[in-house]
Amino acid sequence: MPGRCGSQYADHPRRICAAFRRMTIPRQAILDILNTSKHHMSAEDIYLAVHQFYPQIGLATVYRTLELLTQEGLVSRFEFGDHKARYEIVRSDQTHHHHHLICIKCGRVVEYSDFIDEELDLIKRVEAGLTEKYNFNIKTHLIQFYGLCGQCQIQQ
Amino acid sequence: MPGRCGSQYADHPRRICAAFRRMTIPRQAILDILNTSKHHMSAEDIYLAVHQFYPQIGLATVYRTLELLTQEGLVSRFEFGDHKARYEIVRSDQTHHHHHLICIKCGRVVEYSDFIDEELDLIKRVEAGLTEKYNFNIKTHLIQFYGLCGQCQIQQ
DNA sequence: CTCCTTATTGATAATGATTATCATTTGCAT
DNA sequence: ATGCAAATGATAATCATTATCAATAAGGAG
Ligand SMILES: [Mn+2]
Ligand SMILES: [Mn+2]
Ligand SMILES: [Zn+2]
Ligand SMILES: [Zn+2]
Repeated sequence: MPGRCGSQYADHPRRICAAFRRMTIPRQAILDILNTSKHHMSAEDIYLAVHQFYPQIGLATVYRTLELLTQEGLVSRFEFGDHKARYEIVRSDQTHHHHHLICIKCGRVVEYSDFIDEELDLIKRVEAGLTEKYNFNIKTHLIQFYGLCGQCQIQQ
Repeated sequence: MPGRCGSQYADHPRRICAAFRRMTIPRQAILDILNTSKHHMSAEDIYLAVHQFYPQIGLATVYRTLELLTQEGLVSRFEFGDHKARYEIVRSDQTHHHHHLICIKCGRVVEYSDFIDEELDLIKRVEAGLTEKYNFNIKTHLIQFYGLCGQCQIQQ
């Protein structure tokens, strides 16, 4: 089934090759889970999901793979307030770009992509300005809003 | 020296009273350090700074106090990438509002307030839209840019 | 000022997500 | 098919943060 590195990952074959020198069963399994499951999975969520198909894959490998994918920009790592990183695959399709709205009481996370165009437009301009002034080569940005969700506003 | 709760903290006396039911030496010391020291201190940085004046104050108290101040919005907690929270006092003076630019290689953190007006203007509009659509009562936002600083661009 | 309640503290143990270690396995270029 | 470096899995170690709990002290009532 493998073939050459990343060949079955039509979305990112080249970048997967850059991230991985070798394509292995564990890496394929982890990529599959990331591609098919819901967003915002913790390392352990991913480990458990992978574990159903390949019980021998270890948690350390999950962490190592996520680290590589994050470095390479194929995966985004988020921190929503419980000291536990969450991961989601980055679609090459730019229409999936979104930011997060986080309830500071119950931890609920809402993805929004309303206003995203406006936001990205401003971000692009700010990035250009910051690059010039501070000589930073900017790779990514993080925008999150924090507040109380509807439920948590009611409960005092 | 104490007087009544928060009396000597001209900046936020009312909010400090809301955060603290009792004003104590450790809390005064921690507030003093936050007000006078540089930004982006870790809990341990603050502990060590406080320790020079009051060696008996414990690290747990520093964490507890920072938690309270953060809840009350008097202090902002940031996560810059080394799994270690950083804290900075929130000035009531809005002119100190700033965002952060973080080097993903060496960890350097740059504060910028260029473009801040434009950013805050957009943020305000986005907040209004999100409040309406998702029924969130938004309290704070987080905007960070990640990339390579000048130094780290050179070193390969 | 003294007393009393209870918020707060300091010392310390526990937690838990993440990282390091290392012997073994395996992808894959030759 | 072979050899070697990359990758793995089991497990121990790390370390920032949180929980525990007996002792202390802030500050309101009298
Ligand atoms: Mn998301
Ligand atoms: Mn800052
Ligand atoms: Zn909520
Ligand atoms: Zn750098």
